[in-house]
This record gives sequence, structure tokens and C-alpha cells, in this order.
Amino acid sequence: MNDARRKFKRETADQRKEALIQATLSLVAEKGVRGATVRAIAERADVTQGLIRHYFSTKEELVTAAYETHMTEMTDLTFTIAAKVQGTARDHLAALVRTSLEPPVADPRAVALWASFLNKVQQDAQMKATHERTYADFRDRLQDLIRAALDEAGQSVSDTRLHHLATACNGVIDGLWLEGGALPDAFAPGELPGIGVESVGAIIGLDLEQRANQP
Amino acid sequence: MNDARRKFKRETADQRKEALIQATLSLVAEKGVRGATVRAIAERADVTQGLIRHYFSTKEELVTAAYETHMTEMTDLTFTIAAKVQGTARDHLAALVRTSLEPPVADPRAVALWASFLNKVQQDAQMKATHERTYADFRDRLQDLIRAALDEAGQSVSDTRLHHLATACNGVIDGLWLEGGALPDAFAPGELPGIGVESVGAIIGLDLEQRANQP
DNA sequence: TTCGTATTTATACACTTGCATAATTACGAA
DNA sequence: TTCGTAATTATGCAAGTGTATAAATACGAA
Repeated sequence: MNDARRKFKRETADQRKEALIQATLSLVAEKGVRGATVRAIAERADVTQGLIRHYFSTKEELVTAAYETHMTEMTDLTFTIAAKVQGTARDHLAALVRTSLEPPVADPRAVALWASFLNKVQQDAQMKATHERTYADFRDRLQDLIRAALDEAGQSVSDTRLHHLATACNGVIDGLWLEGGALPDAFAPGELPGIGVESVGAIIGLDLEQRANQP
Repeated sequence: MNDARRKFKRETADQRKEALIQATLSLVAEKGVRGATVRAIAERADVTQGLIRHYFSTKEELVTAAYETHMTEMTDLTFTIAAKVQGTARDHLAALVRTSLEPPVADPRAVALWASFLNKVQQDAQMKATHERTYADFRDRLQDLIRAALDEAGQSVSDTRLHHLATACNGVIDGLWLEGGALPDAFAPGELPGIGVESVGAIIGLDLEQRANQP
């Protein structure tokens, strides 16, 4: 008769929230937002479903928090990796493009998440704001790198032209990122970053593929 | 007391199936596959839910049929529009790129559908096959146009190189298509086709933006 | 060690979901 | 016109959904 009650451990609020968010992200990537049910999330986080209510007053709130976490992590990851590269401005630009199109940034799971969230992003104001913020962040950074690389090559361009170049390069990078994550088998290893560097270089009129000297 | 039974009209099987499929697609675009419930689909098609069972033995079957219809329509649409252009091989290539990145092909709804279906496409064998077939169709066609344009310009390339160029251009086009549909406000009208033509031209080494003479 | 309380589990509820089945009705064939 | 039957509606059901609330327990403070 002793239907032993489940044992549990008390965690800090941050740890539990993080665990619930990660469980949510993995389920959203697999089955979409509606497929990530409260019960499934609780199970994956190894917790009973009532606990979710204790940390997030609603499923909507959990999903929004998960999206925010994911987007921030992605942006940070990209910039962190790319920032490690030493060299000329041209090298920096090439590195950002490469980083954006290689694992762990370019990754089927990340694209699956992007796709799963798209509906909600288009309808929920808060998620839309998060999306636009991270998008603008990336694009401004890219624009700065393009300007620096062109300066370095002795080329000056108007602000209008620079804006156009950044939009074009950003579109190509994001597009290839999506494409690579959606069809990982359509490209040979390393092919996607190569296409990205080639395309971005062609658009702005610099050869990004030739590396500067490195010791 | 006379809870008048709902009046109805008998339609042909094809008409009803088509109506149900269109209702399904519009709901999937808005709310994802799980959000497109049998009851919501029936309501949008102005029919009671039991009827769906009469034409499709399961919701899965309806969703699969809807996906197939959508993908086929998209491919046909793209090729049909692009094929109307007269001119040189270079013009044909430019037209395909432009068509792919303009309405009605490039369109937020189409991208929303793509995103909503992504999960299922990756998991369901039949949908995966449909996806790969339409993808390969487009890419082969693109490759032929690239070869013709290069021939015309007196340039010959190896098969390996041609394959790489087609992959790169296809990635850029699909990527920009996704990007444009996901962020319709990020680009000025006509900007996206311009970026596409510019990028594809840069990748293959031809200026696609200069039109051949047209009467 | 005891005790208080925030954390966690357990249970329940109202509603939605896909699917099944019985009851009606429109419409072509005779 | 009548009549048969396929098309359509109406109703029901078991499983799954998000959320609410009460009961139990781990663990730091005293």
C-alpha cells in the first residue's frame, strides 16, 4: 500500500528555471510549440508537472522565456567565437561569416527551433521584439565589419551603399544558415561557409578567401 | 424546438478535397500543424467535422495531401512565371532568380507554411520525399540555366565547378526566399530580387543585372 | 535537534483533441 | 415522380490539454 511518494531534491530557482527552459527548447525543436506539452516538458526535466506552475505562471510565459534564452545564447555564441580571430578587418569579416555558417551556430536543431517559433514570433509582440533586437544586433555588427574591411582596402562607400551591402550580406548569411540547418545533407562539410564567404566577398567586392599571414 | 438541421450542398469529391486542403493550408500557416485542428479546418471549409473523415481517413492523410499540393503549386508557379521571359540565357537565369524572390513566390504565408511543416518533413518519410523531389527539381533547372548562361558568355566550367555553383546559387536563392518571407519589412520593395541577382551574378561571374535589348 | 516554510508532488477539473458511429438528406438514376 | 445511396450532419467517447489547489517534504535557520 505504500505508494512511495516520489523523492525530490530542492534546487535553486535559477537552476530549476534553466532546466525547465532547456527541456522546453529540446521539445519545441522536436515537436513544435504545441507538441511541447507541459507534461512532456516536466518529464524531460525530471520533475512533476505541477512544478512548472511554480516557476512560470503559465505555459506561455515559459515558452517566451525559452525563446529569449535561445536567441540570446545564439547571438552570444556567434560573436564570442568570431571575436577570437586575430587579423585584419577582412579576416574578421570572413570569420564572422564562417562562424555563422558552421556548427555550433549553424545547426539543424537551431533551425528547427527557429521554424517552430516563427508562428508565435509573428503573433506575439514580446517575441517579435526579441527577434528584431537580435536581428538588428547582428546586422549592425556586420555593417561595422564591412565598413572596416572596405576602409582597409582603401575603398569608401556612401552610407546608403553600405546599408545596402549589409542588408544583402545579412540576407545571404541568414539564408544560408537556414538552408544549411534545414538540409544538412545538401552540403559537403565546409561547403556552406565557403559559399558564404565567396558570396559575401563577391557582393562587397573583396576577396575574403585569401587569408592574411598568420604565424 | 425545431433545431433545424444544417442545410448543405453536395460537391464533387475533388472540390471538397480541394476546399479542405486549402482550409488546412491556411490554418497551418497561421497556427502550425497541431494548431490546425480538425474542427477548425472543418469550420473554415464551412463544413462539419465529420466530413473530413469521409474524404481523408485520418488527419495525417489530410496534412500530407495539403503539403503535397502546396509544394507542387509553388514549383509550378515559379517555373510558369519564369518561363514567360524571352531573351538570352542570361536573361532566363536572372528571371528565375527574380521570380523566386518576388511575390507571389516569395511570400510570408509560403514561408510560414515551410516553417510549420519543417518538423513533419524531417520525420515523415513521404513528406521528406516530396520535399527532396521539389528541391532537386529546382536545383537541376537552375544548374541548366547557369550552364547555358556561361556557355553563352563563352566560359566553360567543369562539372564539379558547375555543381558547386548551382549549390551556392540555390542556397542563396532559397535563403533569401526564407529571409524575405520571414522578415518582409526588412527589405524595400524590389530589394530582395536585386540582392539575389547581384549575388548569383557575383558567384558565377556574370553581370546579370544588365538586361539584353528588349523591343 | 526542532521547526517553518518554500519547494515539490499529487490529484482533480473543465476543456479540447482525433476518431468513431448513427441519423439525415441531397440528388442522380430509373 | 420515386427511390437508392453516397454525401453530409449530429452526437458520443476516450485520451490528452492547461491550469488550479491541496497535501507532503527537504532543508536552512534557530
